[in-house]
Amino acid sequence: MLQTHYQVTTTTTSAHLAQTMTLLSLTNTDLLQKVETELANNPALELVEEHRCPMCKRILPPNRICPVCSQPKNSERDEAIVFISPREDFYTYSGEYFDNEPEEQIIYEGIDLPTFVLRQIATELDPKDRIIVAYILTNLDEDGFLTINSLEIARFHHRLPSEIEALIKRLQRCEPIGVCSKNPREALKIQAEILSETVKLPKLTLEIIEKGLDLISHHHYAELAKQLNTNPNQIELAAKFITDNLNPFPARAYWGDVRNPTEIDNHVYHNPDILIYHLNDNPENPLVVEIILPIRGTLRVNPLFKQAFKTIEAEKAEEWKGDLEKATLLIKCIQQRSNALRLLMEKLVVMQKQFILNGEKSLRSITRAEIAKELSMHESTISRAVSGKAIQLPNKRIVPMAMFFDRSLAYRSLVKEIVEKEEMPLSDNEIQEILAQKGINIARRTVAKYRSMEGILPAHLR
DNA sequence: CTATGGCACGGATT
DNA sequence: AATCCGTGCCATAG
Repeated sequence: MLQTHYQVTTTTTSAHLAQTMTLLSLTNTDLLQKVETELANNPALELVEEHRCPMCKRILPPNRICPVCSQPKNSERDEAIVFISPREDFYTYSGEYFDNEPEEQIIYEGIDLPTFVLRQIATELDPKDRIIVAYILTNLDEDGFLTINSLEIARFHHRLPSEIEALIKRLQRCEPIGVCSKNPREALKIQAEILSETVKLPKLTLEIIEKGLDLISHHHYAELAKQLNTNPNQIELAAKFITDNLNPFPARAYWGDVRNPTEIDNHVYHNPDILIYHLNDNPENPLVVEIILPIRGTLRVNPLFKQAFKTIEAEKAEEWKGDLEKATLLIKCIQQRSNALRLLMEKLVVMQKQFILNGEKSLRSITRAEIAKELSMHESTISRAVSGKAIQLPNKRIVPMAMFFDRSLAYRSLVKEIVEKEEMPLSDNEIQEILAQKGINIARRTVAKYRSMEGILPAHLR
């Protein structure tokens, strides 16, 4: 008797642990998907009606007030406000909410990329074009690239290819700029064109995008310079402009090393899982850390199902019991995931506050193990929580959460700064000496590595 | 001869 | 156990 009881408890807890683990490592995009399939398949699970904060329109759990809007004005607290925020539109490219009344018959659940784009131009479109635009938008891949060509669309809708092209052109000018392009090159081109209407592009920018993307991504500036009959400096200038201002994957978050997009690993990250910003975007205000929960409303076990379960006949009871357990388990695990993320972020904002405010130079090198120790969690828990997640910083840059644990980033940006300020091209050895004067002792070989990681040419080519 | 990049090794981190 | 990272050694280009 005692033994069976023991058996049962251990199996349930280990299942519980296993699921918490897997949920923890999921990004919001994946979690959303998981929850949606569970909702569809499990009658015991229920999504209760949403409660919106009247101020900011965030969806809140029932009977809760919005932690951000309700924050007292006299908040003299130094620490950041960290909270879990159930939001449907976790595609927060600009952080804006759209309150327009829903457009005609095309209704999407929640806000995803297609909806996000559609709402920008729906009102100014000819009604007969809306269907086509919606059709185009449903054929985007995860990076916002078009997976079908304009001819197919034209044939499908009995329209002229040129009309379709024109529509696509208009779509490409929507946020995220360059969406609906065929490939990174086209996306870059659009972005460059739009930018050129307000700023002056470096010479050859368009030519490089057209012909030299491969070479640029491998830093073969000299070779490209030869092809285009110019000098490497010109190329480098343009390359810097491209990497600083343009994004080859418009619908994807900035990720790792933009310069070698081919090497971005298989997980595709688009949306920030966590937002960090100043309250009301005023730098005077305290930091707010918003851990986004991509669920529209609150998940709970359906009380009707629970009631019905008591009166059900024995043969179905087995199946129902399973559903019931699965539902409670999922809810618990999601709570645990949120909780772990919250604890982690509370520590992380304090430790990396300087980095969040002042940029890469001020990144403290901390390890996941240290945090794990402080929170008395297992290292692997932290690892899972960090891996694959994206964070939006106050400057609107979306970076991998792993960046908070990058040991060399601070040094790398120092190297970059030194090179930018140099009068004569400094050799790696000289850079190493400058760093040594600042109390940073790293090997010459390492300086070289950092330099190339930052995409900076060797001294004799500068 | 100097500056730099490739390779590989060992220790740290995950 | 697997992976990442800093570093030393050596070849090569300039």
